[in-house]
Amino acid sequence: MPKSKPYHHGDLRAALVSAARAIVEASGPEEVSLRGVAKAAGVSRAAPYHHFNDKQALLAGVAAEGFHELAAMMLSKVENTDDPRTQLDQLGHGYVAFGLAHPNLFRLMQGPAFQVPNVYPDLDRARGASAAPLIETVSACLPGKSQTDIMTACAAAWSIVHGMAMLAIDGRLQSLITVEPLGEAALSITSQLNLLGEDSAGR
Amino acid sequence: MPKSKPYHHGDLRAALVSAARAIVEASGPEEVSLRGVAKAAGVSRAAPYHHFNDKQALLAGVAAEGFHELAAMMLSKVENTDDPRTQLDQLGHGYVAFGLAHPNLFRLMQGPAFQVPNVYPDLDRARGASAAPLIETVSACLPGKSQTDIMTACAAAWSIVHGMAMLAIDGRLQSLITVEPLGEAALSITSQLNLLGEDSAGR
DNA sequence: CTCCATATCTTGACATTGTCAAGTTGGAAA
DNA sequence: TTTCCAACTTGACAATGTCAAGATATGGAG
Repeated sequence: MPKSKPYHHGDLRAALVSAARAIVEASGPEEVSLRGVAKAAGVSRAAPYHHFNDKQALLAGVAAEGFHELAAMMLSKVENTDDPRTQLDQLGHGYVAFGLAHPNLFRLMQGPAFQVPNVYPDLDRARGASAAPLIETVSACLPGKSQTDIMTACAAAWSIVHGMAMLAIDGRLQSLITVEPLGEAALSITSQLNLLGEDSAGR
Repeated sequence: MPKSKPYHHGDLRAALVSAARAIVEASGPEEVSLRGVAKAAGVSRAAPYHHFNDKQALLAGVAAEGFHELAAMMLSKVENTDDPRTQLDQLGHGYVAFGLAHPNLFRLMQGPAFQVPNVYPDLDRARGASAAPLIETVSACLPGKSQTDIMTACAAAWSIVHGMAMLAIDGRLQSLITVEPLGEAALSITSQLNLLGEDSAGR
């Protein structure tokens, strides 16, 4: 349901999000100024305030768009197999790949301001949609396990791909491993988990 | 080597870092304004520019202090044992505990601007000092392994604790697991790694 | 078709902030 | 004591987020 027909501009709300995203991706979230976005969209300073409560709300719109695309990227990688284990790898792969493909957008999405629930409902939905596949797939990986174990595994899997994405984006893994430049994480979740886990059976 | 004797103020440089850190920890990095820091230190707007090139440099000083304390926190947890495996757990424990104990400071330290090398030498040293124990301990955990394997394990271990710290700080793990409120991560690295790794021997 | 209510957009204005330039001050070295 | 320079101050400016008041056009009511 389109909440309002275009009046003067064609669809200013979308144009503002698009312009803001372009600046985010090109120069990082800090470089976004409401005035700059407005100018890029061809409108005047205060125009955005008729579509967003403030600058944060506009950026939240950009972040929500990012989460939708993150979910799409992850799901697209899962379609090729039915093995939950492989699917989990692919989900993580997609997570890191998205981060490396859109580092500045990813950083914006992970900003602390956008993790607080019940502030931007659209953002909440998009964020939730990007997390749902993980829980489902981990559950499929651990049949018969307790809910606690499953949730713990979710936390571990999410943590490792999240940390890897963040560290890789900032180039902090370069001295340790080589991560393919454009979205190809060199490590899969399970191989990472095995490497340290394989000889610790006695613990 | 104290680079300069105090002139008018007692030791303005330290006072500024301290004041800035207080604001960071209390309200987050975004709330730091040079003018506010200067006022808190009892000096005038432009005074900080005689000790720091710009606002970023001041925040880099705060971040460097944070990395030193992060290293100290991690190392303090390692003194009790000689088992490399346990030490690795404890290092990760310290990493997450520091993040949860100083969330806003930790966020500042992990900001993208402070990961670029050769901009703030003090920061580089502090950051490096906080990373060194990890590499050493992982090496001790995997005797006889190739350098590549060791570095890969470092990346995996770092990724998981970094991701967990970041996610936990933002409260994003709360729906999955319970992390003790003040610095007690509920999960150890190896237990996390084992959980998913234990039944994947065939892969 | 006319007219009005309302969403849309604009201009003017203000406080906050980072930063620089020019001036002051005070301690230390000569 | 005199001189010098680091430490600090005040004045100023541009950029920015945001609000208030006005202008405008669009879609519907009559």
